[in-house]
Amino acid sequence: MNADTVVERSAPLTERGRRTREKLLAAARRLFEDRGYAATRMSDISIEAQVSHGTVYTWFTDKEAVLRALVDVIVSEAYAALAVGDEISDPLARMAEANRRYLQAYRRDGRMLEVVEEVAGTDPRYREVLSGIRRDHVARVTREIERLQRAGVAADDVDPAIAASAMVEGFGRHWYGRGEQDTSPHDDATAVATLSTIWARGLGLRLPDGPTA
Amino acid sequence: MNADTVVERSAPLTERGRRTREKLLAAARRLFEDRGYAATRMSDISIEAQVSHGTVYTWFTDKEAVLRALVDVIVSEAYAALAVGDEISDPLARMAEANRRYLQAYRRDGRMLEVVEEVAGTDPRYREVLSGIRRDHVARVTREIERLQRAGVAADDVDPAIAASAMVEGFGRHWYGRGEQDTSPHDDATAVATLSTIWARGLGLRLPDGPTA
Amino acid sequence: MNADTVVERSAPLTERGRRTREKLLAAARRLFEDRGYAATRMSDISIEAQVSHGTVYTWFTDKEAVLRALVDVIVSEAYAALAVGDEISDPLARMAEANRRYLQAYRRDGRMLEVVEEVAGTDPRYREVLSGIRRDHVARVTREIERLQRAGVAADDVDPAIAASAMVEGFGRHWYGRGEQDTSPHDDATAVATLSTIWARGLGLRLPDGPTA
Amino acid sequence: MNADTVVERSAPLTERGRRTREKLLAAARRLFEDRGYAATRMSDISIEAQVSHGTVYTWFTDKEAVLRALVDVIVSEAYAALAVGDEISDPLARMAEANRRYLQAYRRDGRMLEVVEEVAGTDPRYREVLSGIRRDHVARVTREIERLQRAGVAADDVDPAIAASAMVEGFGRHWYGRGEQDTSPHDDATAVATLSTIWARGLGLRLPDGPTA
DNA sequence: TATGAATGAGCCTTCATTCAT
DNA sequence: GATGAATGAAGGCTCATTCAT
Repeated sequence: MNADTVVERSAPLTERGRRTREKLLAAARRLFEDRGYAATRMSDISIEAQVSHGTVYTWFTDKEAVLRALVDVIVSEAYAALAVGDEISDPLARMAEANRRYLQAYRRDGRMLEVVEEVAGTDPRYREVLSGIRRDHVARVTREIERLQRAGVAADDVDPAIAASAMVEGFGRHWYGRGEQDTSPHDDATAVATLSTIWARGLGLRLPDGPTA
Repeated sequence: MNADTVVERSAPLTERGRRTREKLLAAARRLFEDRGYAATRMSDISIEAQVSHGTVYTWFTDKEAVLRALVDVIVSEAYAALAVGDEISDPLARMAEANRRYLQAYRRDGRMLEVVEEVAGTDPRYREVLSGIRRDHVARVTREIERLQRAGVAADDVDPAIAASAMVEGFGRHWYGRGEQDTSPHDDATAVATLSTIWARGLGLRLPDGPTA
Repeated sequence: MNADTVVERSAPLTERGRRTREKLLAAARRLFEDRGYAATRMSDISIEAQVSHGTVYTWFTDKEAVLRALVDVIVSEAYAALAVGDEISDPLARMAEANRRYLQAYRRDGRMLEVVEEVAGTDPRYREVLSGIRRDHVARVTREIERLQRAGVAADDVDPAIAASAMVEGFGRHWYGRGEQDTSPHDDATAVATLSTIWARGLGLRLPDGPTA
Repeated sequence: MNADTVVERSAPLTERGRRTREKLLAAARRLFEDRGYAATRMSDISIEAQVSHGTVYTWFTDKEAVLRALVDVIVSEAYAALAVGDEISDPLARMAEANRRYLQAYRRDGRMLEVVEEVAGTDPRYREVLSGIRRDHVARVTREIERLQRAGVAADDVDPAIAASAMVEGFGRHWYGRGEQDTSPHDDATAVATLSTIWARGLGLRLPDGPTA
């Protein structure tokens, strides 16, 4: 979200300015989360932050710049939060930790991500933000699965990328989401088979020739 | 989406009227899917349908009525499509069939569901539409899992509701989505544990003392 | 002023629409001439034309489009009006005719040209409009002078381009400019006669019974 | 421009204050000339002068006061510069000198005069400023012509006022107007000579070796 | 004096909806 | 039924001016 062409207002030079900017961001986030982006008026933000109408424009060039500032924070938080370090080595523990963080991130930023999705419907730049987060996370999980397979711990009849995709966010959503279609490397049949296997196993089904038999 | 208080325009009386209404719906769906709800103007719809601006209002009371008509179709389709009949008895086959239908439904209506989500950001009625679809589907999957457990086919250390939730749509998304929080019947720790178990098994991890050993 | 990139509203399809558009243009011209471009609000135009606020935007994309439409008319009128045909052959008569037309054009469009100049201060496209008109007219006068010189009628120690430049402007501008009219002590005929005499002599025309004979 | 009712900020009391005020005036002139009055923001002026936004108001009550200060300088300069003293007695030489000064004044202040014209479109007080300069200059030229006629040097069938009017404007305006400079194919001396010749002849001066001799 | 921030009136523009034909 | 035009509430943004430090 830091296109070079975007001109931002300069940063506050005084403590008072910094506080006002923060108040505005907090107010905007509250309102965006509550009513969504489009339904939030600039004047709502100024009222919620208890400043005058024009003051919003002292710190942000336009409405979108407010969102951009919020998204920048969320994105960098997300990237930081989702990386599981090497201090945990046990595979199951790593997975548990990843799950824990994922839920945590969702609790904190889930609503804002929905807001981003709202805007992404119109603005491809935000589509890219979401794709980026997801792509990054899927790649991370994919690598993790591959590692497990190489170590002989995980069954190797599972496609790492599909499994990762399914785990990250329900698969279907992005598999057929706008703009992802073309880059999806797998056909439906493979997807269905892979998902079915994962879920069957996940439920601990005692299948005749399953790897857990 | 059929609140009794909503007054709809009368159904088309002539063949010509029916065709116009269909053209408008098709045009609206195309545009909603392409640009989202808010970004689609009533005049865009009329242009896309090659009728005059005023004609949209001959068939729909307002913009939301256009969406409502589209959503009604999608919802009933979804409910119909996702119910797996009794003709398939093998558990794995049933699951594969359910997955197949789920992906199929997403392919057909995924973009429109995103549009509904966009509107749901402002209008609780559409929030309810989405919750309804999801709730219905999760309930179905939950019942299925419970049945497997009762039959001794599925491991019974898995919470059917959480598992179903995880399977339906990536879990995190709706677990912490707006308005769902209060009704979530489980705490985080349980959720993390359940998900971790499912996924570990799903990948076929050979755990020393796992429940499938 | 017809940059290809500029998207105009489509032309009115009904008589009523045509009339409204005309009313708006007339109202806008009156106001622009009276208060200038910047000082005229879009709402002023709608009020002056006795239509609602939004109706201005039914016929013009934005405020500048209103000006553009007016300027287009003026420019084409100017180009048409200033060309003296071949039906007049006597040099002095031609010059008198050119002066007459020039003054006439100024009386009709002088105030609007000042408005264009106001906008030209900010927008180079209008700078170009003015330069274009002037350049065209100077070129025409220059050619006329050169013809006279070649015919041995005009003194050839006069630079045709400079002379033309000096002759084109001057006079008309303030003669019919805003607020000067009332204090102008002379009628048109006198003005034309005087200018013609001055310029004829300035070019060194050897007139049969001129005061210098 | 020195209406007694206008309350101006007090004159700078310190050397530092004087310098700030000068910097602001210089900056304002640069910007006005470059973009015009309306398009120049008070904040632009402060930035160009490298002071804080509020400082402009330390020295000028409002935006118009900045323009007024600049105009006052230009006007007094103009009145001073255009008066040809008695030290030149030869008619042609006087006229050449007047032309020279006129062009010179235009080179220095032409752009600012255009800016004044921009404002004059809205504010009659500036209309009066321009009229004043012009009226004064025309009166001067008129007197000069009348003197020549009384002396029997100039033809007396020329209306002095009209002739003066025609002579004052014209040329200079575009010769040194924005953006024309580079394309002007002639140097000042040639321009002056040509104009002088034209006008001398136009007045019917009986020059020793003129074409009318 | 100078500074950086805050203020708010004012204006342009959009677009769902209504209307006359 | 369909059409093209008219309506007007609503909201984003600008910028001259004021204020507290």
